[in-house]
Amino acid sequence: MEQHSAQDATPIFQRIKDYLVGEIASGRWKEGDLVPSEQALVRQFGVSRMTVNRAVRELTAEQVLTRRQGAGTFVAPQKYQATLVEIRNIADEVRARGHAHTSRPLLLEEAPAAEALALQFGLAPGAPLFHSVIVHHENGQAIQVEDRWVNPACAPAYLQQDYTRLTPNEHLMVAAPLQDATYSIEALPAPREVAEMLAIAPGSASLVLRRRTTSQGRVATVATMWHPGHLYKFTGAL
Amino acid sequence: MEQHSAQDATPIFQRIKDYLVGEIASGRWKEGDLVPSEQALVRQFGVSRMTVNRAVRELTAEQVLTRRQGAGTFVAPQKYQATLVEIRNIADEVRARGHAHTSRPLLLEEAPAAEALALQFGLAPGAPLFHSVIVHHENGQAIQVEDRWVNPACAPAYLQQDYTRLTPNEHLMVAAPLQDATYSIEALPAPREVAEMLAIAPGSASLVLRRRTTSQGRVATVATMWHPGHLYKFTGAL
DNA sequence: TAGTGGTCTAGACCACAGC
DNA sequence: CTGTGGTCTAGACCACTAT
Repeated sequence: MEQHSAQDATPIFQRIKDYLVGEIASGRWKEGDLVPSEQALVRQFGVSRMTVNRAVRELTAEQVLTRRQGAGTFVAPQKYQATLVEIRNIADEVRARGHAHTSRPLLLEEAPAAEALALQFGLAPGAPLFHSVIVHHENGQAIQVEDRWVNPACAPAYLQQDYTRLTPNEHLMVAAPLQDATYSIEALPAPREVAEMLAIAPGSASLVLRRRTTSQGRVATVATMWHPGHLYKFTGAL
Repeated sequence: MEQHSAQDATPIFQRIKDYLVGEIASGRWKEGDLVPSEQALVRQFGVSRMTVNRAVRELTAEQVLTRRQGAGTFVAPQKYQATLVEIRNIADEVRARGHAHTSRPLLLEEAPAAEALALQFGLAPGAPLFHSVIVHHENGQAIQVEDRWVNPACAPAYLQQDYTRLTPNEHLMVAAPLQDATYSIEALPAPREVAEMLAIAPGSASLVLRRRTTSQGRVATVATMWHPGHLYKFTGAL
């Protein structure tokens, strides 16, 4: 059987994808419209069904199309205008800006879980937790207070790390591989203690990121990160 | 040729994916390790190469593996602990909470672009732009001031919409399909005008989302959204 | 040169939806 | 029932990498 002419390098399945996306982008096919069946595309492009199938399957994975067995393939409903903000390890973030990152661990202890915290971890009140408070600096300027509680069962060596050299995040990524996480971002007046650590005025607007991650079915860590509102922002692109 | 026994519904390619992911999750295969070749997996599972190829290709698309033609397949470098925060149309957000969303358009005008704004749009200073200021309420409580500038070329009918009935977001999704977007999230003291619209104290912490979206290669809209810090937060899960 | 991944074919059997 | 998508086979040719 003849191979497709080799001089134009674009694979056939990619050309079919391009064709389908083009029909949608141009507006000729609208949301919910029925897309030609695999058999129809096989005839249209003169290729095997496996090739067409790959094109359509990948576009389905990419949420461009939806498929219903027995019914057909349809243009997927328009994605809502979503925005994805990435929140990364702060040391990477700072270094990516070409700046110097330094950490100043202020507290590293084992402490019993207060009631609210125990609830978050799904542990009994008073259960032992690891607790750290670390201030992160960018070019010497304090940009984050990281107040973190850790489940000892997930990271037994948490207290033995040198947090001037690596971030809790980096240790936990190895010790307790991320399973899933929930977050919130708020704007709150800086409490006095936090304001002192960030060298800002108490009560001034601060950007607060809370993050709770689970690993192997257990809550691994609950962290609250405070940033000076006038110096820090989360950015992202889609 | 014998089909695989039909009673366990899991497709073969999925079982191969599960196997590969399991080896990595268990730590038996580490970041950068060489993964068995397609031929080896073909022998190990007693299936055809296309089936193995699909499993490995999909895991590559999912960034679990990386492949180098001629060299082999490897365990992908660990993903950094990223967090994705979704930012949605505020009306959908409020309704998803089962609450009532209402909009109060305070301003709807055509106005010349100031210098900074013109720069953002890539237009000449003084070029005409559409401008709207809308306050969004959740159960009657003001939760967002949306200050938006729109490129008339992208949404010529922008000023004719009824923004008590739909959000600018909803109109723009149809008029100027989202191409890409950049964002930032900040914590800032509320300026006096904004504070009045949100019925909060001037200077109190507010959560500010800025969003700039492009459509068909042009900057379509630049929006700044102010939220009362004590009433609003962005949340997400990964 | 041998082994790897990248792609493609021309069939096949099956489950499911709609008529 | 027909047509749809979901999966799988047993080959094939090619480009690339490592030795």
